[in-house]
Amino acid sequence: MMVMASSSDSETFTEKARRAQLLKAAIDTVNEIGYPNASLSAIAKRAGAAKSAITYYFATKEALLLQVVDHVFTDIGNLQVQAVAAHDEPRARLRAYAQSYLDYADTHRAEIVAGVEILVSHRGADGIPLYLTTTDEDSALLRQILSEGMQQGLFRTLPLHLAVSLVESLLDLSPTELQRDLNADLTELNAEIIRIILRGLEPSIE
Amino acid sequence: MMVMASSSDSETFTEKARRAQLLKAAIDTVNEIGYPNASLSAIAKRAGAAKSAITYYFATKEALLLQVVDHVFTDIGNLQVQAVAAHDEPRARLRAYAQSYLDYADTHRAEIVAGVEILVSHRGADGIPLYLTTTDEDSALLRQILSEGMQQGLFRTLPLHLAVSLVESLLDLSPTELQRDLNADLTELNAEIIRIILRGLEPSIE
DNA sequence: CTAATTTTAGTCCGATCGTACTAAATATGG
DNA sequence: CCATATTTAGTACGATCGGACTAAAATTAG
Repeated sequence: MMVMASSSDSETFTEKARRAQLLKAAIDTVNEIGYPNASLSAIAKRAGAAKSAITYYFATKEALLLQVVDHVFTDIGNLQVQAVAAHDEPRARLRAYAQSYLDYADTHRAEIVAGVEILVSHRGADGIPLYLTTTDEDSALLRQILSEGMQQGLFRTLPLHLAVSLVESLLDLSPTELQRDLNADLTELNAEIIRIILRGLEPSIE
Repeated sequence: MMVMASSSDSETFTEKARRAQLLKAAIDTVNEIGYPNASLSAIAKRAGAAKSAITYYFATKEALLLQVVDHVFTDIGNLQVQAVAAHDEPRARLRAYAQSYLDYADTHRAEIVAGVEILVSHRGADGIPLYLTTTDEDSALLRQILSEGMQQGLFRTLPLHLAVSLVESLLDLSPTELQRDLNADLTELNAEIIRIILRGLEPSIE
């Protein structure tokens, strides 16, 4: 049980370090053997800890994996908000949105691969896929950029949910490539992804 | 044990029907509860058969799932070869290539979702992802279309493997949408996918 | 109709799953 | 330093996994 607030510093330190270590072990395990094979035992072994260490800090295995997803996409979302805010023009904002995502993928390879794989593969007890529980809030920034660009005639007009899907799926190309080869060079690929996104949204020639 | 060839008709009939039934049960199970949860018991229950029926017709669970992948992508490949052969011009050939894939996705929803999910999620005993064992032969047709188009100046020049990845990932958008909602209307989406593919490969304006 | 073969359902097996539990070890606070 | 709380490793448990096995049922061939 937690003690008084004054002593929470040290235990918070220990607890945070342990949680981070276990999160990292989960990420590395999913990367190496894949989500379906990432058992508690495998994760614990990689962390150099006992299985009970995981259940002590995380209520269930599911909670641990969802924490990975939350951690990864919260980080990305923050980077995107910051990057987009530096621009006014919709095309520049969209470019910043995509670039920050692809930069994160390039610099946090294990995280993005594990995050995407868990997000795609995990299903709740009811069998409902995890990504179905995604809220509209998650894509709010992208939708705002796209709809603003369409209103200004900078992007061609197409159903917003389609534009969102197209952009997101093109961005996921980078994590997919990393899934094949964690050491892949993403330079050219990321540049092409951005090029295709912007080109695909250009207004039609009249 | 198999008897002489003259009688192989009837037993081949029974065996083929059973195999098809089990393949369909595997596909439906992966669709409903996802690859990680698709156990032999779950597949057998859905087929209305005993577990042993599966191991009788398929050496292992893995063999059954690989058979699903093989069946789906062999079918698609045949459709694509046929569709592409009807055209000479690279852009028309690329359009036919994409259209036949998307048509298959639209008309064989459970198959494409299960095929893609198994292909992406399955790992061999050594932990090696299934799609890493993909041969160059699988994308030979697409690469031929793209390189021919580039030579003729109809597509802009970019590394072939990048162009292949971009096209394939855009085509996978349709199965991904079906994974979210098996009853989704793909009409608009599929049209946009083809539009983005062709637009993204247009030569740059000089 | 009978003998041989194919196919079936059901049982059993060792292994591993996620997690609950226990008790020792460690760290903390007064 | 002692009492208290936190964290640890290790064990145990019921459930389920993929697969081996068996014997009855169904089908086929002569």
